[in-house]
This record gives sequence, C-alpha cells and structure tokens, in this order.
Amino acid sequence: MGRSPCCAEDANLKKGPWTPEEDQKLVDCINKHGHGSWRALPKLAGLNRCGKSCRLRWTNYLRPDIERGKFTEEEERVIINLHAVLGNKWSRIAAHLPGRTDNEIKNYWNTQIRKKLLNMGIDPQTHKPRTDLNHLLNLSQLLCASQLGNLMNPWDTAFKLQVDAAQLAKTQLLQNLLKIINTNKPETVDTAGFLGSQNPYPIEGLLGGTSTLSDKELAPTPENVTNNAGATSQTSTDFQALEDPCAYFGNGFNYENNLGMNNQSLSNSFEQTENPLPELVSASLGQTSSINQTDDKTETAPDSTIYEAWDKLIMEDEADGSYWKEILDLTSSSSSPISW
DNA sequence: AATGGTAGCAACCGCCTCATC
DNA sequence: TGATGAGGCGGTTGCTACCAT
Repeated sequence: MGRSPCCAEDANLKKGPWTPEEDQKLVDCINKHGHGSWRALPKLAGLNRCGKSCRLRWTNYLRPDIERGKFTEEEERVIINLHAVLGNKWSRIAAHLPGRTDNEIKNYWNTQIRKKLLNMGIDPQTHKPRTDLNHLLNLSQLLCASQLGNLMNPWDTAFKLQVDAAQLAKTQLLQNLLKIINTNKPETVDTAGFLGSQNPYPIEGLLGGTSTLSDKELAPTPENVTNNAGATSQTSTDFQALEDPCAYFGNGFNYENNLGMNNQSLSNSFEQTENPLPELVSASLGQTSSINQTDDKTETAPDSTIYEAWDKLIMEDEADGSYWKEILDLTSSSSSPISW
C-alpha cells in the first residue's frame, strides 16, 4: 500500500500569488514547527494551499537566508562556468551560490546570461561558438554590400567619415572571424562545427590575434593539473578553448585550462565520484583555493580579457545603436547554403 | 494619456528519483 | 518486489511593470 495522494487535484486549494497574510502564516508555522512534512504543513499553518506550493514559496522566497538583488559579475561568472559543466542543473548550481535559489538562477540565466551569450556568438546550451555558419557568411556579404553602398554614394561622405573608424574596426573583427573559420576548415564538420578546427582559439584571432592567455594557461602543466585525477591528455588541450568558451571569459574559472580536462571527462568524474564536486566547491563564491588563485592571476589584468573586450564591444554598440543586434537580426532569418 | 510590446520574475506543471508500504 | 507517494527539479506559463509609440 502506498500513501494517500498529496494535494491531489483539489479544486478548493488556492493557487496563484501569495498574499502577505499567507506568507506570514507560513513563516510563523515553519519557525514554530519546522517543515517536517510539507504535506502536513498547510493544515498546520491554516493555509488553503498545496504542500508543494508552500515548499516552493518557502524555498524560493521566504527562506531567511535568501539574498535578493542584482547578481554580481562574480556570481554571473560562477553561473556560466558551472553551467558549462553541469548544464541546466539549477539546483546544483544554486548550491554553490549562497543565498541564491535555483529558480532565481534559472530565471537569470534565461533572461540575462542566455541573451548575452547569444549576442557574443556563443551557444548558451553547448557553450561553444555558434555554428550557424550561414549566419556568418550572410553577415559578411551584408557588410560588403553595406560598404560598397557607402562608397558609391557620394553625398553620403560626411556621414561615412563619421562612422568609418568604428565601422571598420567592427567589420574587420567579423572578417577576422570568417577568415579563421575558412582557414581552419574542419575535415568533417560535425554538429558542433568547430571541433575539427586546428585553431583552438578562434576568438583570440578574432580580436586581433593577441592571446590574453599565457602559454602556461593555454597548455596545462603538471602544476596546474594537480587537481585532476588523471583525466588529462595533451591532445585534448588543443581544443580546450573551443570545448569551453568560458575560457575566454578571462576572470571566470576555466575548468579545462586549470584542470587540464575536457568537459566530458570532467562531467564523467563528477558522475563517478561520491562527492562529485570538489573542484566546483572551490569555484564557488566566498571560498579560496588554488583554483581561485589561478583565477586571481587573470583578474590582475584589467580589460585584458576576451570576455571584457568582447563585452565592451557589445556594450558600446548597445549604447550607440545596437550595431551588432541589428546585423544579427537582419541575418539570422536568411539561409544560404555553405559549400566548403 | 492610451495602447501595444517586451522583459523579468513568481508560481505552476509534470516528470523523475527515492523512500515507504 | 512492485506499487505508490513525497519531495525535488527543470521547463513553462502568466502576471506585472516598464518602455516605446
């Protein structure tokens, strides 16, 4: 025999937003009795709510240790890094952000970070560069057409001069990206697109070819692999940055570069160990570790990271007229086939 | 000032896992 | 050992506030 159904579709149970009175009843009850059984709690508290609803309200809103307010940049980086490894495991991500709830993090991801990554050309699910090459090719064509149009429009010179510098820089950025993609044609293009590429740092090239990561950071040494339980391989390092674009986020913790393992092996190690997240604990806020020390090194170079540079570019455009956004909007709907 | 569109977020829904019977 | 429920989790919905027209 099982138990009687929990809050089975009782039409009389209240749904929807909680009133301050209900909140107070719930808080009082939990303070007095704890929440041994969520199922029994509504009756105990005098609430006409489902136990599940009470639990949700408590864990997501009323819990005293909840920290409200804007996410900090540091929190955002932790979320991105953890998401790169854990995926949409919001509760596990939340476990590393004191005071934040899984729901809050999930919402923040969906409304803020996701958009940000997309704007940066990064697939928020895979954390890899977006592989919609049609999108990029069209982007290039659009830019060429746009430049030709400007050149062939004599009365437009004044305006052209005004925007030329910024425009050129941005155009060049895009062309660099296309060049990188084209000169590193993968032998086979898989669904992730870039995995066959020989250039592991496409975005570095994109921003002018000057790597902001030291050789030591790019190629894990025995010292920075000490945390790794033997899951590293030199060949995998060639693709580290592609496997985890968070590597480009500079200040954020890069699991692969620091641990010398790729996402797969890292994920596997999490699955296999009893205490699956020792490194992640180190990556959490408010804790120091050798990992964070590595982290700190990169933080000493302001404005030197790809993340910041890229972010700055995006911000700049958002401020002056959403150049990128417009381009992305214009091109995302078209689809011309690419032949390698 | 009114209206329509959009973003953010709280809350619900439904599935999954694990404990209990 | 299988059936069942509680709790937990991720996905989705819908309300509300804000902004643009």
